[in-house]
Amino acid sequence: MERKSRTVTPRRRIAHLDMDAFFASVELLRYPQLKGLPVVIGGGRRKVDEMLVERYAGRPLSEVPPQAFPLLKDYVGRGVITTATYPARQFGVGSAMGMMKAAKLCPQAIVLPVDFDEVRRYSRTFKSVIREIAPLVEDRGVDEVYIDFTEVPGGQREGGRVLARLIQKSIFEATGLTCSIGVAPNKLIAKMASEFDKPNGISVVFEDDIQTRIWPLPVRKINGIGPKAEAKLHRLHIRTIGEMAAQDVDWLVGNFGRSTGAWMHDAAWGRDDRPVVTESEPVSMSRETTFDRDLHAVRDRAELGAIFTELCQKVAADLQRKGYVGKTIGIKLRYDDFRIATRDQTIEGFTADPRTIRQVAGQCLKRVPLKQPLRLLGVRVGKLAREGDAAAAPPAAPAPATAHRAAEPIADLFGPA
DNA sequence: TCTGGGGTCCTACATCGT
DNA sequence: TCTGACGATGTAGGACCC
Repeated sequence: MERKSRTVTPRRRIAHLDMDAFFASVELLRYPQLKGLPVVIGGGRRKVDEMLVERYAGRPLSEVPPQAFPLLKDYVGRGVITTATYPARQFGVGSAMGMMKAAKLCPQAIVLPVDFDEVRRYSRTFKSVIREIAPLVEDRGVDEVYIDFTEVPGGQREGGRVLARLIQKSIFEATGLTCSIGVAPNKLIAKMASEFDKPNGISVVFEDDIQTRIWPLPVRKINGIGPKAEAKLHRLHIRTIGEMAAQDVDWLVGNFGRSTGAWMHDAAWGRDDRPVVTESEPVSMSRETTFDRDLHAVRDRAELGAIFTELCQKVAADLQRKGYVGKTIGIKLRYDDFRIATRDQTIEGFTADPRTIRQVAGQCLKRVPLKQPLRLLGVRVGKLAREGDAAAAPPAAPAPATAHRAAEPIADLFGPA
C-alpha cells in the first residue's frame, strides 16, 4: 500500500506563567525572617529599610526581628494593597483592597512598601531564564508571560507539563521564586489554567477538558470579563461559563453588542486564536498622582501648579529615556467624589519636551471644571512614535486654541508654564 | 472601608472632506 | 445647491488588566 507523506502539524500548546505573590515574594527574599507570616505590600511611602536601619544600626536586615516591622493596624494614609503573602490571604486580604479594610481583617499583618527597582530586576531575570528555554515569550506585565510551547523541543510531552516543570525549576534556581503555569491550546484557557493550582503548580488542559474543567467556572474567570460584565450576566441569570456557552450567539450579541457578544460566545467555547506576540510598541505614556489630601484649584493653587509641572517633567523624562515622542497630550483628573474627567489635544508635530507638554496640558486643563476639590492629577502623552522615525515630522508647536467649550475663568489657576 | 498607578482597547459621538 | 453616505480623525469616557 502506498503511503503519502504528510506534514504533521503540532498541536498548539500555549503556556501562561504567573509568578506567585510576586511583589511580596521579592520582599521576602530580603527579609527571610518574615516567611510564614502575613505580609502585605503597598501604600507606604517611606523605605522600611531606612526605618529599620535607624532602629537596628549595624545589624543585617535579615536579623531584624519580625516584631520590629510596621503593622497594618498602625498604617495611616491612602492606598491599596498591591499583593499579599499566602498567610495574609487566609484572612481574606488581597490585591486592590483598601488598607483600612485590610487592617480590620488582619491587623497583625506586616506592611511593606513596594520596591519597584528590585521587582523589575527579578522580572528581567525570570523572563530571561524562560527565553533561554522557550524563545517565544509575550510580556504581560512584571509578573506574567505567555509562552508558545508548540515548536519548542519537548514542548508537546505530556501536553507541555515536562517543559513547564523545567521552566519552573530553572526560575526557582535562578531567583528562589515560585510560579504557577497553565498549559492549554490557547492563551485564554492557559490563563485560566494557571490559576487552578496556586502556588507553585502546573495545570495542563486539552480541548476535550473544556466542558468538564472550564464550564463549571464562574464567568468572571474569563480574562476580559470584569465586575460590570459579570453583574450584567448575573442579571441575565448567567453565572457559569457553561451557562454562557449554552446561549445563542445572537442572544449574546443582542445584549452585549456585536463585538463583545461574539467574543463572549467564542470565549465560553474555549476558542481563541490570538498569537503569542513577542514585540509591541507602547501607545501612550503617563504619570499621575493621588494627593495626600484633596486639593482645591483656588486654595491650593501653588501646590497644584508645582505637582502639575512635575508630572509633565516626569512624562517628558520617561519619553526621552525610552526614545519616544508623542503628539497627543492630555490630562486626567479625579474629583473628590471619584468622578473622572479627561481632556486631550493633538498638536502639529511630535514632542518629548517638558515645556511643550506643560503648555498643551495647561490648555487642556482650561477646558475642565475646577470648582470641586481634586484627589488626583495626571498627564498623558499618546500617539507615540520612535524618536528617530518622527524626526522628519515638523517640529512640535502647540496647536492653536480650537473651538472647544469655553473655559471657566477659574481654570487659569494653575498658572502659566 | 473607600477605592494606586500605569497601561490597552473599545465605543460613541462630533466634525470634516469627498 | 442641497442632501446623504462614508471614511478618517479627534475627543471623552468606560471597562478591564496587572
